[in-house]
Amino acid sequence: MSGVISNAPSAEQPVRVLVVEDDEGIAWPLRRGLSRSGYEVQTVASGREALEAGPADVVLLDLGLPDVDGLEVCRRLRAYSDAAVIVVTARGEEGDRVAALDDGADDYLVKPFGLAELEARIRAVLRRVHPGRTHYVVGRLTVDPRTRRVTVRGEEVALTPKEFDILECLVADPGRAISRHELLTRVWDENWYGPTRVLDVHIAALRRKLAVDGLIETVYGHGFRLVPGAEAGD
Amino acid sequence: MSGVISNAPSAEQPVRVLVVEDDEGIAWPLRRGLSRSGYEVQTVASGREALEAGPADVVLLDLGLPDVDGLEVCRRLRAYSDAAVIVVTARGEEGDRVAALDDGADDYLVKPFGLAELEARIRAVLRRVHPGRTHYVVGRLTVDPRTRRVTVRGEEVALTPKEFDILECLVADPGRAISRHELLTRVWDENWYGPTRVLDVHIAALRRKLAVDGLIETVYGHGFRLVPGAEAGD
DNA sequence: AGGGCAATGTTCAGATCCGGTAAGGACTCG
DNA sequence: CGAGTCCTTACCGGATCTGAACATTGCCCT
Repeated sequence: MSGVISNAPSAEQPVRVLVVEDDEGIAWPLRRGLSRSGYEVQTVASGREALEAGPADVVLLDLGLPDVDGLEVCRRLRAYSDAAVIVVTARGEEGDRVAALDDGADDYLVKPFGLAELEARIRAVLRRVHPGRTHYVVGRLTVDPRTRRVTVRGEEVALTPKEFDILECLVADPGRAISRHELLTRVWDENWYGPTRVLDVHIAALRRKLAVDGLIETVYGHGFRLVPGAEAGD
Repeated sequence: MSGVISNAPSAEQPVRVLVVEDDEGIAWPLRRGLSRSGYEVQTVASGREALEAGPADVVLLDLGLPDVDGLEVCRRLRAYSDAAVIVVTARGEEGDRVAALDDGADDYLVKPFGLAELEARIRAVLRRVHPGRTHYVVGRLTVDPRTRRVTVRGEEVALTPKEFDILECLVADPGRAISRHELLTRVWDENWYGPTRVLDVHIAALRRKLAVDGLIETVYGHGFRLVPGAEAGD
């Protein structure tokens, strides 16, 4: 559960999937399967609704819609959204595939298909759409060096620069005992010497702000360690 | 639709395709067809050669290779290259597809397939790998580096050169906390040194002109960040 | 088990750093 | 010459850091 997570749906940043499908017999199992895998699923049954729906990361688009032409939906989505579009349809002629892919679809899947493959294709396109969505996840703590944001139990916690840098050192290698010296040289100056009480002050601030019991452990005589399996008691 | 973005190969920047295929009967027509469409094609017949080949934009990878396992090739390519990988194989079981896609493949095409579809899929993955994006859209803010125009809520906002450059840095990677140093070196001189109040002056001007509450956030002690989900209160 | 000692936790106030803002002057370009 | 742009300086309020003093904890030795 620890380490870098890339593009897997998580509680903090769920991947939003918009299913555009008018056949209940297909939409329902899709919704059910994707939800179980942690995706946040919204289902609509027409092209008009699809274009009015909220923002999504992935759009599963059936081409045989009652109102608007499927390819038209695809083009319009592209005009204002970066969402990945996976066309999911029964029509599998090569001409149809080429037309859809050239109208902005990222992938084209012919029914019937397996849920496992669909999810694998979703992961594949998300790798390209959100290339840098890599942050650290340790239990209910997330640390994103890109945005320099930290959340605990889904809520953002405001950290000062030093606090963030220290936490980043710890979370980059969960469980490893990191020495005081390493922390001081990495967060402060390359060559640090002298009193080190300042580190304890910041560690205390971190513990108070994160408020996760036992998350940051003291390794007596050495340094500190981030505990992957710490509870988040609130 | 904001201009159909064309990733068609051009004479100036030909798209380099690496075909990894040991069956001459397939490799040869592929090479011929892709070359005719303007791609720069290199063909190799083994996994080892594939890993030693020059840089490519797209790799067409047959999984049934004589030496190394195809998926191993895929993983290793991913380790050092951003090239799009399209697996092209005769084995079409769902398990194979999922495995390949999760090992870094961008697409999976089962033989036999048409050249038109292959090229459409190449264009589709290239759209994501080399986003030929002409302008940035973040919420109700648009930034067009080509024309150097900026609009907020549909209305154009006049920015000075420096203001535009700063905004371009921010909008190019929405949400990322960009350090003062990076902004100063990218907008001003490559090696900037000294007081930095000038940056704050321009940031203030940007905030005033864009007039979107919370769009440009200060990351205390670090730099600034453009918030993708900022409201546009008008 | 208990005492000694060093390491760590806590608290807090002063020092320092940082960012927002305003004003003035230099510079460019038409 | 005038408008617009850019840079510098200065000041202020607030956030943050830091060192010190004191309290507590954990280790080790007798």
